[in-house]
Amino acid sequence: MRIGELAKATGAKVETIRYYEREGILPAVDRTDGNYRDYSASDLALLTFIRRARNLGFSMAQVRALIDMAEDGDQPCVEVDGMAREHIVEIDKKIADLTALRGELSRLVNSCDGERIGECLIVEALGGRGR
Amino acid sequence: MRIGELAKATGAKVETIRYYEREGILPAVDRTDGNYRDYSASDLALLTFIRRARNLGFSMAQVRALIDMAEDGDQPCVEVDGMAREHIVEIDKKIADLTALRGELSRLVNSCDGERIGECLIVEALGGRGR
DNA sequence: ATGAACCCTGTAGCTACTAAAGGGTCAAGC
DNA sequence: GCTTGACCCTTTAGTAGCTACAGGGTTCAT
Repeated sequence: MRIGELAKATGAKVETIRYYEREGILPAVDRTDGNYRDYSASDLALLTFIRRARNLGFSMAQVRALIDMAEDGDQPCVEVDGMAREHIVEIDKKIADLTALRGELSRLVNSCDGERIGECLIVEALGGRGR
Repeated sequence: MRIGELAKATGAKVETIRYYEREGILPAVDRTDGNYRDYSASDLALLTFIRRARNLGFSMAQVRALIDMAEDGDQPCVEVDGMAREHIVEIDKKIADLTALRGELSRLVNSCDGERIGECLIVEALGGRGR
């Protein structure tokens, strides 16, 4: 299949697929006579794997590691499990950070009475003169 | 004050301050005889404002807009309030996305029984063959 | 044979910094 | 007066993960 079909099938953009090839996360596949990339079903499976992992928030480096682990089907999957668990910890941290942020912002917005900027508590709080 | 003092006072790195100047978000201040940047109290206030807004997750473009608004103290602060509210909506969306992500990952991790990768449900789910 | 839709390479751009190379300035101490 | 070390300067390139051109070539239907 050509790169456009692969893109449609996986939801990745054509440019992204070429980028993945440059980065070595996807193999450099064979070309047709017209120099078009010619992808197989296993390439489709690999790219699907990559996109799902990326959509789950794994970094490229983590995806590389996951692929390496998955290549060897005889290894215990404890490491994969561990990576996923670590990733959950990271996500929890991000959620906590954002929640704290939301609280601060919400407090700011509630403190604002819609008057002139000169007295706006949001602006004051940002500038560090109030509060 | 010199750039290093300003950096210490605001928590920004020296390189970041120079970057802000290049970007035009901080003014290009006067120099000493030795060509050192010489910052005033109002520069300190502005950079404090910028850092706080950035720490609250506002983008550079949003910070620029906030500064423009704050410059004119006679304007009603409804717009500032609106930006903050919009920002809260964005944050809520991010939190929701991350929470959904966490749920999926957690489901995956719980489905894994620690056996060989060949049968690992995490790897299968990523590859799209299972589930 | 021509046009649209696809593909190719190579390069530059995006966010918001950060780091490093290769220098100049300033104050303290000898 | 000279050295040492901390600070400052500019310019350039790097980070993550793409995305968007520019300037071509290929394929296929009409």
